[in-house]
Amino acid sequence: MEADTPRIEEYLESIYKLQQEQHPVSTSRLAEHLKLSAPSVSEMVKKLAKKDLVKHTEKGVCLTDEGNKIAKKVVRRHRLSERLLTDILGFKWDEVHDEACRLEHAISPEMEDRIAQSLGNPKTCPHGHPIPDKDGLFEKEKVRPLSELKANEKAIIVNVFEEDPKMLQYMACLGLLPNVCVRVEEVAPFGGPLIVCVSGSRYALGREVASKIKVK
Amino acid sequence: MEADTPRIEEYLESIYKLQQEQHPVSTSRLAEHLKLSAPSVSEMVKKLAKKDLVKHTEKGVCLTDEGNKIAKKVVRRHRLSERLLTDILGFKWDEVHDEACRLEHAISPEMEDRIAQSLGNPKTCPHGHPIPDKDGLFEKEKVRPLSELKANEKAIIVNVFEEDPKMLQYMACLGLLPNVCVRVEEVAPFGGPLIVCVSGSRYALGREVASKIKVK
DNA sequence: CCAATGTATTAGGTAAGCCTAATTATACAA
DNA sequence: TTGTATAATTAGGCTTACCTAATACATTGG
Repeated sequence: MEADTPRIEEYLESIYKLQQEQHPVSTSRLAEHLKLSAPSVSEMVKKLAKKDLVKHTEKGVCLTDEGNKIAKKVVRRHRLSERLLTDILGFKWDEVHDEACRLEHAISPEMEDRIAQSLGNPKTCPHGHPIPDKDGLFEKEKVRPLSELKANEKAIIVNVFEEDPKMLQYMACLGLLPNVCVRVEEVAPFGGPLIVCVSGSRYALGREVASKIKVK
Repeated sequence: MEADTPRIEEYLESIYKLQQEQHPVSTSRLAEHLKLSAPSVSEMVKKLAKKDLVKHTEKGVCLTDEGNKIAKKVVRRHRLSERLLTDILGFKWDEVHDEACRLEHAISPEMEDRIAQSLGNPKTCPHGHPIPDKDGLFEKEKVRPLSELKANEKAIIVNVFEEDPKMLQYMACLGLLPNVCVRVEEVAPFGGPLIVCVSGSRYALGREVASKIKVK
């Protein structure tokens, strides 16, 4: 079974991403992420369920195996597109998300293969998220949010759960990029900022931001 | 004014291409090229006319200045996509048309710029057709079909008016590519084949094929 | 346990783009 | 000029994917 339309791909991709936050995805959360009204999403979810791409329980929406397979295919194309944009066309990591959102629906399996090959089968997107292989397989790293580190703990940034260009620019500006080592100097109490040390410089980092940066 | 939808872009691009064959484009020709029914095209043409993107006369459809501008933008993105596919991703010239047809609607102006830049602002697509610059300008070569050459005439292939992969494969196989020199050895009468000499080899070439190869 | 709040769905509607079948307009040959 | 073929449009319908407003369903605090 195939995703009949780009919209279906888009929904499945969103559900896939949101599942990583919390398992059954609520209609409202999905609507928010897709920037659509709740009724529109409700309706589409029903269609997806009829196609056996999602299961719709009282708690929310889950991908079926079939839905998951398609979602991962889309995610693969999205992340390969991002790499194409950064590695070959010279985009910055904060500029690629929206572009990739369109490209992911325009790319044939052949082009997918060619991109992967031209880039040497990259394992992650520019934001550090894994690129599933053709069979949907990838290595899942055990990570925790930077915001959970204690003072004087050191860790390596794995990836960044953030799509907003402004935020990504800010992070890049501080050198908070995948594979970079961070050390937490101090953790202010009451949900206050973290003082972190990145490649020789010291920065105060809000909890909100820090929670989106996953480290190992 | 902008093309509101990918479909509108598609129509304008088709009209643009067909205009090069014969000036006012007929509904039926357009329908055939777009692989749609005549009534669908008829209806859409009315919409395009209302948006002042085409002029609809008794003779057929013509692009307005505005329509032409958008069409050339789409053509630019299409042809840059094709070059990206061949030059960077290693596709063959017969594999890129359909892929580019989808990419052309997914590419932002920024990506367009980046592709052009990464490729060194190429002047033509892999099939030899000019890539309009950002202002829609390009150099139009004076060409004639290979089929009009007389025996013993020599010429250089400029471009190829053909999208069918099978046909393009065939041409590539004979070495009939842009910038290649051909010599006509013999012209069979009554619309018969041409005997042409390409890089040392001699081939019999049907008129049909030869008429799609433009030379200077 | 009931009201207030928040979440989800139903009802009803719109716009874009496509279709087929029927009709009208054009054109050309007998 | 009239009949026939071809080209174009009108009429009427369909699907997808969205919307708002109204309703139903849950949940939780008082």
